[in-house]
Amino acid sequence: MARTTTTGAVNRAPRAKTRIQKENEQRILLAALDVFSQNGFHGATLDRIASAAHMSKPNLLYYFKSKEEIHVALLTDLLDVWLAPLREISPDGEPTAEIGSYIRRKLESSREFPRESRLFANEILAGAPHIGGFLQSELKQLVDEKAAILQGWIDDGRLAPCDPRHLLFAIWSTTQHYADFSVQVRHVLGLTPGDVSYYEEAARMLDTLFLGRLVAPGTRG
Amino acid sequence: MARTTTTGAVNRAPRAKTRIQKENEQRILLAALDVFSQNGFHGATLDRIASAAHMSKPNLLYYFKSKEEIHVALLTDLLDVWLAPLREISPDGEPTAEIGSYIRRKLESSREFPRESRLFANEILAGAPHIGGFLQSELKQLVDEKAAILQGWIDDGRLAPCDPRHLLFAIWSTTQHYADFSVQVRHVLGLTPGDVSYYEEAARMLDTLFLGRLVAPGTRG
DNA sequence: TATCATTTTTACCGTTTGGTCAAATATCTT
DNA sequence: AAGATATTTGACCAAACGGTAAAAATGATA
Repeated sequence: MARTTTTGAVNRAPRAKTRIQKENEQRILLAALDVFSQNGFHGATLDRIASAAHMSKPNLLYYFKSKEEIHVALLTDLLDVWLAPLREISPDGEPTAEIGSYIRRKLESSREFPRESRLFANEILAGAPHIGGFLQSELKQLVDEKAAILQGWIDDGRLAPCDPRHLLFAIWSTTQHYADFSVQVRHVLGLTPGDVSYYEEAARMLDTLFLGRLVAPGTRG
Repeated sequence: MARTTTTGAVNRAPRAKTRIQKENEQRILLAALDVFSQNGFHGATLDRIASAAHMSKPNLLYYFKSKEEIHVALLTDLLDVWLAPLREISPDGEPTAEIGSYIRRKLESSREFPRESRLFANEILAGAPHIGGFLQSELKQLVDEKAAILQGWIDDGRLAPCDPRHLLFAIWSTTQHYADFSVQVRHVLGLTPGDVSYYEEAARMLDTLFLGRLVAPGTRG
């Protein structure tokens, strides 16, 4: 006797999500993003997440079986956001325009999703215990694909000879730095805690760095 | 009755450190560096640190009063290492040479002290609860000083117009990335866990990026 | 070797943590 | 309204946690 759901799946298929279920799962994930990104996986406690979600701990565990399940759910959602800017790089565009707009997308991503960025950074710092597989498969594959595009531009003489993967590393690190190390950035610049006004200057800097010539010519080698 | 110590301090001055004390404190700090850098402050436990130091937990707490005291001791030691490469930048050198060797020193620092780098990254990610003061005072002051040097080079037309502080951010982020995100770097490059052979190519990339022209001229604006 | 300070260990404590359970309550469907 | 299902809660638990007390063992010193 196959029990059919609204999604058309058969047998043992999970019930369709109720309104309350969808709402509460979202509430929990939002609260957990706050807590995990501020304190890391181990620094976060279920009590704090539950409290931030205005919910009792047992109720929270009714929606997610464990702390780790919440964490994995957050990371999984994150990965799409993480890959999106990279996917857009097209082999048909001009190198300058493609790289420039990729940098702008990544920087915008840092400004818009600093908590997600810190969550990701925490995971990598800890040795990527949950998303190691993603890094080795999806990410590596996409990087290989896009690196080939960059290599094509190098071969055409439209991009300086360099390892395309390391060029991507440089873009990732410089853009994410403004989210992950924002506290240090603000302290060094003498800004107040919430201030994110440095993103404008950051954009100019990265433009100069990646698209312009930084040091004056003629003094090397 | 002023009790005098070998260091010449008077009254209530702590006894000079014994051989065993010096040895064990070093053992503990070394073990703690491993544990803290891999798991972050909250992920690290006194039991694991003690175990890594081949020592019982109460014995460990005989040398450091609390978990936080160990953490602070590690961070304090770290800060000198962190500032050292920056201090060396001289206003008398050529911009290219000075920036180039600074990058090399920072990159070398990442390769040689990846655990220290990750410890620092963890602390900043957590909002710099222990070294916020350092960032605002010593670091800011040193950055101001060195930024003035870079600004001088810009005014002389020997360096592209840019915010010197953001240039330093770019150097910090790109070089530290290879320590802090080494897991991701290795996964993307398809290397085995311990492999750090990417540092050579990284040095070339950063050389091209900061000292050479990355994209071909003539296609912008 | 006797004495004293230092170091190490054993046993323990209170709290916090992730997680469970059964009962109570609210919501949905008929 | 009634019954079934979904949701919420309070009470609870075992393990892990940071840390303590006091005695035992070791090392230095005279």
